[in-house]
Amino acid sequence: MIRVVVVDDHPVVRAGLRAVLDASPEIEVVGEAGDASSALSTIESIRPDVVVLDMHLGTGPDGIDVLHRLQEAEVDGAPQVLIVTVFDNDFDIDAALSAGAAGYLLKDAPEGDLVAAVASIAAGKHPLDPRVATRIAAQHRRSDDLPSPRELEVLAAAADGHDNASIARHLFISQATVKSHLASLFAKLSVTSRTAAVAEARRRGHLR
Amino acid sequence: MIRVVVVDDHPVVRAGLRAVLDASPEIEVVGEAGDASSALSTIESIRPDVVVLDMHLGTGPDGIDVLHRLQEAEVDGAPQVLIVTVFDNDFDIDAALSAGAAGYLLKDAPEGDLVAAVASIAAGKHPLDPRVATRIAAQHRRSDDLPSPRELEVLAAAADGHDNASIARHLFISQATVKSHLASLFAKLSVTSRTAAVAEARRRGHLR
DNA sequence: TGTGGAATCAATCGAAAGGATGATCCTGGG
DNA sequence: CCCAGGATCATCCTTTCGATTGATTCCACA
Repeated sequence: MIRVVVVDDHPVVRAGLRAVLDASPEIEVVGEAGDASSALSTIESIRPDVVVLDMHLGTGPDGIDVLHRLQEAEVDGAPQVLIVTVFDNDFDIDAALSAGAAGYLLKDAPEGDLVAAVASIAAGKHPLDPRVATRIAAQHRRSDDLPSPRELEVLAAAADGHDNASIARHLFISQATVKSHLASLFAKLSVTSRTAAVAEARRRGHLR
Repeated sequence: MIRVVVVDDHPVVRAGLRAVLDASPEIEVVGEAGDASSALSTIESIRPDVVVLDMHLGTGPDGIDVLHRLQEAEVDGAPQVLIVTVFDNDFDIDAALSAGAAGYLLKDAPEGDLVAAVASIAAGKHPLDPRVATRIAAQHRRSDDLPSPRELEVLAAAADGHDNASIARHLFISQATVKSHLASLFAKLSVTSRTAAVAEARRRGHLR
């Protein structure tokens, strides 16, 4: 019997996850939580085999924070974590996988995929949603065109409406450097303006 | 007994809605659909009292399209529609309510709210999520500051990365008019750049 | 019926952004 | 050990943007 805790801020989604998972004879939902702090305490007291974790938990600490805490605290019998989310952007995928998630599933996946993913995680495997796998493959294929972390910092500030001067102050660099990063970004994204860059980066999943 | 059809593109969310609603003695889920076309055929054949409808149905026609079709076709015994969505922006709320939705609930509402909303719709009332009601009230309170439809067209084009010249061509107006609309927007949104305007409009829910 | 707001356009001017080019420093991988 | 690429900065020049001011038309609402 695979003991599972589900974490999602939407009560209806929790009910759905519970219903789908409990319908499987080998899986038992033994707890649930709607926010980060109660998730951590629930996981600590129940010690499930698998945690089904939503990336976005409304206000406050996010699913990714729960994941980080679990990695820090529980060196011993840490549960495996399956991320289930509606977001398929680079940001969240990278964050989740580098934070040690065992699997990543998109929320519109069929019910069977969810059960299969939980089972295969319990079996020590690392299931990825096909679409996520595709995205990662695509990333590696054309990794030359990927914006650097610093470039994305500049772009994020630009996306918040700051001009070059304030971006420069914010990042403790000169305006010339800001322009340099933006020019590099424009080339990588095949655009000619900051606005288009923001739109394109959002489309490609580089920005939230 | 209130007969309900649930429409959502996420199988897990459908399961959750079904579980929550079926747990209520006065409600019976008699059908479900995962996309617009099957939703319409299901509703037509089953003739439920209430349709619980998600706004975003993945690719293809959206929840709002289903709503429009229902309003057009079924003049006689049209079911009441409760919109259940994660989006609380002006766009979707306005579209849903003006398309004749009987109620609007956000997906992170507690389970009890969902049951109560379905029941009150069946009783002929029009339940609105408190946060939605707040937003509408706020809209009416400071309706002076609301961007005009034309201004939002310009802003949407700007958000897509077009410069003033191409926006002008796109909307068949002069660059002067584009600038005029943008200046008016900046004043209404209390910003000083197009980028900040896009960010702020998105924050306020004027843009998707 | 007139008043205000939306939508349209024009001219001008300073500020910001973007393009081009080149330079330095550092780090990691071949 | 060398070299590519990231991060940093500078200068010069052109284009675009934003602010200002002011005008016209049209429609709705009081």
